[in-house]
Amino acid sequence: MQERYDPAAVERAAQEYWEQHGSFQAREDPQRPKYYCLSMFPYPSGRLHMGHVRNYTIGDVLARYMRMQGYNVLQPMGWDAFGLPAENAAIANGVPPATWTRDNIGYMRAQLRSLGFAIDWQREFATCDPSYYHWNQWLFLRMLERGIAYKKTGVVNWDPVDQTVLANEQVIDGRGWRTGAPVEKREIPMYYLRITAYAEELLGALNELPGWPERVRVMQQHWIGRSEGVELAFPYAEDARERLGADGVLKVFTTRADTLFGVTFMAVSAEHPLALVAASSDPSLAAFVDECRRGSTMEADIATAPKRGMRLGLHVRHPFTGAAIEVWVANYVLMAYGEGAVMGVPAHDERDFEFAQRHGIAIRTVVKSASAAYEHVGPAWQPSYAEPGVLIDSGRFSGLSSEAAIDAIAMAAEQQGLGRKRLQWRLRDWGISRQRYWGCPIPLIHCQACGDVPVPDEQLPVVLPENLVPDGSGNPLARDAAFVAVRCPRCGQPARRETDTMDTFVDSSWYFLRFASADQANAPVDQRVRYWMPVDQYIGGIEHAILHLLYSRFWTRVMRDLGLIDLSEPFARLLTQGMVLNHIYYRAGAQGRRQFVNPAEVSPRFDEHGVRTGAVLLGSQQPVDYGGLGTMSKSKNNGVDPQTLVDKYGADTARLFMMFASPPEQSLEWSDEGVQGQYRFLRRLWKAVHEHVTAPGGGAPRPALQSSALSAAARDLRRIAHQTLAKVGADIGRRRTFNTAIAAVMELLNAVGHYGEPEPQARAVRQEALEIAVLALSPIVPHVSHCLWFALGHRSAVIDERWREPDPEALAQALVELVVQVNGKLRARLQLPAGAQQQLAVDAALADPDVQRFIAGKPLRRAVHVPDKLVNLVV
RNA sequence: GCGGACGUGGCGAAACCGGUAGACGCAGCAGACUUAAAAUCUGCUUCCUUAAAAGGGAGUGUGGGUUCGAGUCCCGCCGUCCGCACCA
Repeated sequence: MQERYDPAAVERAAQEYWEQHGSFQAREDPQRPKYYCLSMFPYPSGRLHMGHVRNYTIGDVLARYMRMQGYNVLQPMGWDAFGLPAENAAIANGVPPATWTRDNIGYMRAQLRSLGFAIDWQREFATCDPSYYHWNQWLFLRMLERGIAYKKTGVVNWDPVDQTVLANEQVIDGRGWRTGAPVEKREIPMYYLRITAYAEELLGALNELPGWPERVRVMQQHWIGRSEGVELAFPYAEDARERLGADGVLKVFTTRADTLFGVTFMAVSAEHPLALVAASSDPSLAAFVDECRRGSTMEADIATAPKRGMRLGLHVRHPFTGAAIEVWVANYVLMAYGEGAVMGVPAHDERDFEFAQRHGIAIRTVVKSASAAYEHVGPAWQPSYAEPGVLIDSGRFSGLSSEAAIDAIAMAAEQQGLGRKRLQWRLRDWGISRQRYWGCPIPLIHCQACGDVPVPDEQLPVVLPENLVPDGSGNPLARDAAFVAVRCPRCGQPARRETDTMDTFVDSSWYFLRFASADQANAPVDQRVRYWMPVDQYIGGIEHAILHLLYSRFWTRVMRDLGLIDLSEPFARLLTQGMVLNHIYYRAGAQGRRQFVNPAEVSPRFDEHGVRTGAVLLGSQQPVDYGGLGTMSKSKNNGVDPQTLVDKYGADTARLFMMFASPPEQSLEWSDEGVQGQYRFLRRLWKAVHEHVTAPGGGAPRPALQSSALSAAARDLRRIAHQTLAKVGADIGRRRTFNTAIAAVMELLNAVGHYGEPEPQARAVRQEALEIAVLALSPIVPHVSHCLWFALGHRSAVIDERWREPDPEALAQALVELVVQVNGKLRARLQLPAGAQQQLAVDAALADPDVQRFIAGKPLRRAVHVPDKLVNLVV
């Protein structure tokens, strides 16, 4: 055994062993329980970042631990390889996205291997492989057949300079992020997936996901957004009938039908047909409608914008009283929710109140608080009353509670054919068309005679040409004659291939299923998914709480309904890991713009309390300002390249630091000193084993332990070792608190260091303690554990070792420490035999001189005894 | 605005079911080794009181409450972070 810990040599040796023995290959084995451990696959952006290292280390620790528990573990890896950054890199460097992407995959794969993750690389694939996206296309066509996929014209962000659609995130202050050109809203035909058909199921099943974090479930619940309410129809008055047709009605959706008699205006969205008709003959109205439609896309702005509006010059009639009600167009009404129109009840809705105030519209109170705390909306400054209560001034419904009134009004409206109860969802159908090159082609052909014709299955996949280089203007696919020109599969005439590609979220919506049968060439999945699915533990960033995780739940159900699989929920347990943070330093640059300085280039400065105040540049000693902690990012220049960490300290130190610095769900603060501390620990562990095996007699075979004849110190060390085993098992397996698991092993190693008994069995006791330390750490620092395990005299690798159960005999304690409190304050500690009865414990406590001092002769009123733990004497 | 989470030493954190607050690590201080430094090892390290020790007191954002006992449970307030954001 080497005397010095040499991470590079250790890691090379361990990785070679795993490689030669095919240690990570997962094979279906119905005789053994399976464990599918999956970390979200990466986008091949170039190099791994710390977030990746954290994500994959968490997964790897769990995978290796469960393997030691006897599970047949699958931990695969793939690449979310389609997407915009590849196109941007292509524009910048003139390289085809395919080349850039595959180069990045090669580099990042090597990085993942160097970190020693127990990944079954035989199942690897990238979503840009035709053998994968073939099945995106095939599944899309099945959805089209069933009406789950459909075509509709929808509104998108359009950059007029680049001639392309922009994602919402690429629109900054209403302008394209690359061109700076004002973004237009365009109506473009797109393909949609009917996720709303699954809304009820997706919502209800959230309750059956106890292994998911509460907050992710709450976020999805809110996103799906189920509302129970009433759809009401307001018949057109004469002016509207003249312009729009005799039998027309204005429909609205409301959750507060009980406030129907408080309606004093109607408001429609700027995209509502009524607004468009009215605007067609009124230039000022047309200008307003246009302004609203072009309005800011920033969500926060929308919420705080003043409630503006204009009269349409049209009226509708109240369904019950027949009174004429003026129709307005208002900027706060959303076309995409409900009917794109609302009934305005200023007395009982904050937004309607604000609007009415601004435009001098009447406010009519029709609900009062049942507790009579609220009487009346009188003066203009009084806010609206939005709570349920008892109806007043509401015709035959007066006196009813809000709840009863909603039912009664819905029923009455239904009898007149002017309404019904219904559900409204916030969730919208998922538009998957992207006017982008680097994505999965949508398998359709547009024929003048036959219309939109699906590509026949036997012609799949529609292969994306990989040699195109986008130049930033539009989709190069659309200009690629070889791709576009095609014959109609139905009539054989020249036709045009669809050049839109699929949203990359499609690619990631079922990749976890494909891992179970990655080599299946004739179907998207096969019988093997029955064995591996569901994913037992999924690990990834909270940023995917809604989109990716909701789409995957939807897609899994679609595949279920297509008869391909027989499960609904893909991820049994979900762990959302926290962000990786680092300090931010900057200098004031030109025009007050901050120039961010990488923390590696500065030496921090602290005040007398040790609080970080700033720093100086390493070379020039010039001062830089401190900007607090923030997520590692390019823009703040506070990233740390994992590769430099691995090169300097090795993969095990990188893994150990990531797991030790904080529990996995919390954010993790980067610390160079912390990394060194973990490196120090591994060196100490190495040294402890080295000293043990090179000590006199250390070369002998592994010593056997006779537990019957041990000194007190030896029994203490044994107890600590077995307690550590129990604690680490619970912390990794149940609590997922890797930081406390590591701390426990550190305590054990400290105890080994302090154990210096010269007794005959010392070597056996120390051997056992070190074995437990190495075994317990092996999921976290697998390389160093691999070598130390052999060094401790084992002939088989630690990776194939089973987790050990703590020895009850070692855990048993003859004497326990009992804490004595007087009036709840700690006053003494006693050594008592384990299992002492209350009487014995209290008597012992009362006999203690320290305790007597605090009782000071006062009568004992009560004694609380917690066996083997504590006595509290109340005087 | 609505919803959720959180608030513990100089710092990251621990305390799992209401029972010893601060495990473990970082930083710091002292000592050993060394010509010296680094590395390593040993010890100390919440605050106040004290020359020091012993001893005592205080202490988990803040004010109350429940309890023999509260970092943990309940109520109010302050603050931080995250998510959603005109969803009728």
